[in-house]
Amino acid sequence: MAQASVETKVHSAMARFTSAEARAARALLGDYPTLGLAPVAEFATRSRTSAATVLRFVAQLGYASYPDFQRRLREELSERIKTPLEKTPASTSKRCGAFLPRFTAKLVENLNDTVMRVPQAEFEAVCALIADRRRNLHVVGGRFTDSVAAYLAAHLRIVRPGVRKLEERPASRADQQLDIGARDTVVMFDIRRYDPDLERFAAAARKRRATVVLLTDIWISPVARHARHVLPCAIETGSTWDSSAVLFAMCEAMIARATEADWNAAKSRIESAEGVSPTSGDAKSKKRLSARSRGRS
Amino acid sequence: MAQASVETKVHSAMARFTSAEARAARALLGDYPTLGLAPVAEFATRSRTSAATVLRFVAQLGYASYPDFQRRLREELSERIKTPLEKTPASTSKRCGAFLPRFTAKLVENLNDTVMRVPQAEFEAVCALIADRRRNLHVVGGRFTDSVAAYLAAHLRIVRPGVRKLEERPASRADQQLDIGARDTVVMFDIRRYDPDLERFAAAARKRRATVVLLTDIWISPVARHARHVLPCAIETGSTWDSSAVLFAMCEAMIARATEADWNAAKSRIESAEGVSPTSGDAKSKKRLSARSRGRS
DNA sequence: TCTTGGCTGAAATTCTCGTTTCAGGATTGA
DNA sequence: TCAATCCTGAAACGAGAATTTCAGCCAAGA
Repeated sequence: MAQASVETKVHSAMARFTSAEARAARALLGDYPTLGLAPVAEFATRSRTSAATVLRFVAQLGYASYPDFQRRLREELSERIKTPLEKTPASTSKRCGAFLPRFTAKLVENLNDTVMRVPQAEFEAVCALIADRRRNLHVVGGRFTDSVAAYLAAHLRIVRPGVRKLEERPASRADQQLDIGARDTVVMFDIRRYDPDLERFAAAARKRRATVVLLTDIWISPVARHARHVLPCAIETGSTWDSSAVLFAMCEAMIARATEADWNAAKSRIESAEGVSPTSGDAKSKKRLSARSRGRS
Repeated sequence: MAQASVETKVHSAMARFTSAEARAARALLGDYPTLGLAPVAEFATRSRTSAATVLRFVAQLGYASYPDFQRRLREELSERIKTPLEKTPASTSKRCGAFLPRFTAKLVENLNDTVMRVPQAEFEAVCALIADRRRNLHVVGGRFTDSVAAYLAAHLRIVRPGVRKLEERPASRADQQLDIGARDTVVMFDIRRYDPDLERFAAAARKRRATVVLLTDIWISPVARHARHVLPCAIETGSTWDSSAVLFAMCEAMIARATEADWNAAKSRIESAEGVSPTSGDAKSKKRLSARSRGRS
């Protein structure tokens, strides 16, 4: 590698840093590359360390001096600014690039496809349903979408009461469907290959007068027959696997929308949940695993 | 006027400049703002003037001193970097559009950010590790990333043997870490606010000579201290919640890559798994895991 | 041509900034 | 628990930065 970017170096050296150095590293990444272009004293203040620590941090990265480090930052900056338009990795590397950019480009395409496909009114209607606290909410996933369902349920549970994630195994779903009542909402996930069991489940839910929302692929799962709202997502990747990333993204959008829709109510719930959760953005490491080898020549 | 940008000031003062000053101005505009962040001497050389001229140029712009001028440049840079504005079909409606397109545009931005940040070699190294069947694989998620971890584990389990997803509760994780052996791989997820428990877990894993891979946000979880490989992901959405979508996408990319890397081996597994329920692979892998962990230290 | 006024950059000066040192404090291993 | 080791930041130090000075230079007008 001719020129590893400073940022890359920081990432790969992260493990070697002591806790004060890591604080400097994080501060730099948080305001990159600007903070590194400031004088040492300012860097130190803003990362709540000392000048000496910043110098050690820079040395650890392999630069001969602070000015040397800054020169590198400026060089990078020039390069980056020079090509502001062609920088989209999606466009540059679609045909022949590395795996990750290529794959990502496909996902972006899927996202755009999906956004075009889903009518705004439909999306808003679904969000409103999901945010409605008077309705209990049941979330059901298929074989490959179970974790996505879990993610949706986990977040909505923080925002509002009455959220339940149904178990994955079809056998236990049969029992659980007894809990579904009229005026409840059921969010289902089903992408190919479609699960016949889910269709039965959806039929039963509708019979109980629940409102069914379906997230599926663009070929539309048979569950749609029983659903009030359908959100079709693009899932193709060109590889062995279909992608659930768009379903996941859709869920995040729904969560965000539902939270924002009823902010005051959600806020207090979120805050009380925060209190329980572990806090420590800046946990100091209690361990020194090994002596660092410093001082090369 | 609140704060005229430096560039604007240069333009409007252009008439007042003497010829040497104008040379300095043109040089700055030609490599903006980088050249201004360099020391006076370098600015002078690269604009073929003298240090004194550069100082006069800066004074002419109305700045009290050269450092003062630089501070302004840095402030601008911070602001500007914050909105890199990649142009994507979805992002046309970023400002005022409907919720879903706006949200999606943000995710696309995050994806692009992340792809730029992650070195190709790092990604490939991680995929190779994950695909390596000689190593058992343990997957651990944090509070908000548990479902993402589950998704990764569920798919990898189809591709290869020896995959285990650890439970969410820290208490049970403590027991489970006993199964981690030397030459195992541990994939961890930790985004802010970071879970101090996960750092302890990572430290323990490393002590057992396992190789730790971390998926985190761009501010880098303290877990990184113990990790061999770190994949930093952009997670900001501008809303209440951080987004795990990029983590999810990264997982899909890893899954796709790992599958493709060892296609023949994966193929037969996938085919035989098609008919079988997803839970049945689990018993087998548990056996492998405990057998393995007794052997080495 | 000579003079004047002002621009320019080399060199001197000043002082800020980067660097090093060291002692106190924290952590680890015995 | 105690010693050994390592991390950390305050302060001293020295290098190199910004700034100022000034003599030379050029252009324009007499």
